Amino acid sequence: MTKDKRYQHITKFTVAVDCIVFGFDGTRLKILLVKRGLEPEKGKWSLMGGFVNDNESAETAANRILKSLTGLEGIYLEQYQTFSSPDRDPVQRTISVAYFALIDINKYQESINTDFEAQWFNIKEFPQLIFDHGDMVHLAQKKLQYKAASHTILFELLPEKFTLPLLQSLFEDVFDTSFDKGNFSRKMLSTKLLIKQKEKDKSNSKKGAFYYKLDKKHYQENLHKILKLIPNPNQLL
Amino acid sequence: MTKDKRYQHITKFTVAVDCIVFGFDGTRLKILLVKRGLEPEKGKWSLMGGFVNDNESAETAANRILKSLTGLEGIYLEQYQTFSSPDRDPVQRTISVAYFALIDINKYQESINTDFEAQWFNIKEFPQLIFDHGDMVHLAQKKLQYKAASHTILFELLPEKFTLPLLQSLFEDVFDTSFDKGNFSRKMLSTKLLIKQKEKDKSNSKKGAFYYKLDKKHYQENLHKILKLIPNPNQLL
DNA sequence: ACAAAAGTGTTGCGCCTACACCCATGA
DNA sequence: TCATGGGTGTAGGCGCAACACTTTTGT
Repeated sequence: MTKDKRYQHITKFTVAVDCIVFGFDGTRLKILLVKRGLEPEKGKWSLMGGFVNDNESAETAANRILKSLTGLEGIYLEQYQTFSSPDRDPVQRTISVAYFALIDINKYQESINTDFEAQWFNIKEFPQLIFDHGDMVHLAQKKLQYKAASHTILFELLPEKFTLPLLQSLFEDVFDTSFDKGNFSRKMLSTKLLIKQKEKDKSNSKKGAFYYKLDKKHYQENLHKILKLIPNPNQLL
Repeated sequence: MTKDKRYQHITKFTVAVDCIVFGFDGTRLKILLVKRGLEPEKGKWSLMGGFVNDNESAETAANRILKSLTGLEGIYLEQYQTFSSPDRDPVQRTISVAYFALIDINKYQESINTDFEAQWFNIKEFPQLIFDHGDMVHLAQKKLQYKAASHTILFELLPEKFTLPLLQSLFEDVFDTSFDKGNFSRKMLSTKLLIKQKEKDKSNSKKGAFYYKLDKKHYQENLHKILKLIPNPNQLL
């Protein structure tokens, strides 16, 4: 029963990649869904996905697929689970490697590919999806919370310049809670990851809130570190 | 470029499952490796693995494979990454879904299947492995640390009755550090997960250390919760 | 009696939360 | 000048790490 004996008569499977693309519109955490163009399940919403080609890894396939949809390269991408239930795709047995992606929704707007009839949905109110894509989204949301509770990945969702109140509203929506603004501000600034800009955003208040940029260098160096960004990370996962 | 158009001419792949089986012998964290019986790479060490069959999920396959090796069912199993580099298996393009498993090394001793020439190795000193199995082990170790820093999964490695000093030495080996025994004891007991037994283990000291059992009910209820078990979880992952 | 490991007590520091307060500015 | 959101200051408490101390018992 070692591998070699069985190389001859083993089943082969089609292998797909599905991407949960997260974005943030300034108020709500969103996911990007596409409309299926063909049967079966024509007209229904699904995740952006595709098949893994002959000479590429799942990671490469995911990047290729995301580029074809958004025009963007170098997107933050994290493999989080492989779905392999025998009956998950009724047309053909398919194994799917699921990724979640974090993109700046504004960059996406510029380079959108209209072929896919893509649309943003609030993570809390997305429509019914084909196959097991609904499960994939729910798990992706949990994994995002889990990782973001201790790593600084949520910056990937923000534009180059952003204010602390905007950052806070992002965290509040991702974790479905609210934070004390003073404590939130101090905690974020203590990471030394933010560089204060001269300009303010006055669209939300008379006083205006300072813009910040990410300290890219410091950010890259600290990606692997774990910070206590969330007060009570219990009950995540 | 939607899925359906391409259902016809997509490549299929063999899909494997590979298991990193962790055990704890009372002193060191170990992994279980098997000796390859056939070419290529005959005689080299590898992870326990096998192919996913027609009508089973990767999870089912992993459980089946682990049972064939250890005789055990209901083993703690966690999918942590899928490896899909095109050239990872030189014989045939194969995608592998990797799992790590946690077992009580004593239970294993009772029911070992000798067909596989399996052997335990210290996690820090395992031999060269075939394909990308070395990478798989390193990543599994990181994921184990990451998860165990906040979840109570390491109990899966212990026998039914265990002492606090034994538990501590397990944590110390997993995280490659040392803990203050007083603080460690308090932290563990504060979880309310341990039930003190009447007997002591006197093999390591004159005074003897009390045995504890897991409060299974409380344990199951709290599996999803996150505790701060490790003082400085920085630099994990 | 003493050595050696198990287990308990205690203290002080640091962080974090809660909440009060000040600031800037458009209307 | 007042309303509104941005931002700062601070006090209390809790948790945790460090380390001293007590307990137990085989030799």
